[in-house]
Amino acid sequence: MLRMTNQRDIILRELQKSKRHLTADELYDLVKKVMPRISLATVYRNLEILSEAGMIGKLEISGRQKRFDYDVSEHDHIYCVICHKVDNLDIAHSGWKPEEFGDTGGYSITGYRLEVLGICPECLKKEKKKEK
Amino acid sequence: MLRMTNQRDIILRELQKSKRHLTADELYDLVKKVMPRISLATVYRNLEILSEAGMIGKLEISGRQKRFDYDVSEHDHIYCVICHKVDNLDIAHSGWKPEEFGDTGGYSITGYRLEVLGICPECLKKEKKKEK
DNA sequence: CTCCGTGCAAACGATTTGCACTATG
DNA sequence: CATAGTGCAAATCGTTTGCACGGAG
Repeated sequence: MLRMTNQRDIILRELQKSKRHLTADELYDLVKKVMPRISLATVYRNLEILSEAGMIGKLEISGRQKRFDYDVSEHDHIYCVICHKVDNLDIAHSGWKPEEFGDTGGYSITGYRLEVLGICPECLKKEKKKEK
Repeated sequence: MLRMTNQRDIILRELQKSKRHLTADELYDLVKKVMPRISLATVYRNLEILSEAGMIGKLEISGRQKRFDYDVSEHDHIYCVICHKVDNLDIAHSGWKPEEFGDTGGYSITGYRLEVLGICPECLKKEKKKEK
């Protein structure tokens, strides 16, 4: 069963405190400030275990590093194509149920992933500056 | 400008012939049968170039290897959570336009990616056998 | 002939793993 | 005190890159 070790506890707490969607190494940097001798492997291992246990979410954004989500409730994500930041998307994408996908070529549907792509406010600002 | 080399031509042709969503190394194996001395790097380079040129599609399925699409027309994908095969999803997800995502926290929307997850017919069959 | 493209091997970034040690329950 | 978890370094996986050579335009 799940032992609540010091490192596991700190990893979980730091992720929740950040209120962001961090990559393993970003979180590693944060956690090191509290527990300098922790190893990156431990961070990876625990993020995997915590997400398996449903205590955090795992975000597999297309073709990039995994990110981990402090918010376990169901929601989609938007991410910035420039800085790769990820944010929660709160809007309801009005009632998508597996059954609504119609003919799926014999697949049994288990879920879906919606990723909205865009440019975040910060990067929009920077883009405008460049134009000048 | 784009030189049509022998390797480029074969890579493109083999992908189209396969009618599947292949990874670079799957395609490499196919192409090697026709041109044994081709290198994996060349396959990667050309897939990148061909997708840039809009002659094939690039699929960045969450957290996995990239796959390349013989079909350039706009469509979403479904993929098998067991064998990781990817198929086209032809159904219209009725009129999604960037503007319809509502409040996006100041992001300027550039697109979205919809991935439906499921179990493919082949894997469903295998699962049933296991149950016995 | 001029470069773009190639093959090869080495480099790379993200993640995982084998191992001997440590500490939780 | 059993065994899950740790730190470290090395391994792995997918992908990219530097370089000298080769071939398309």
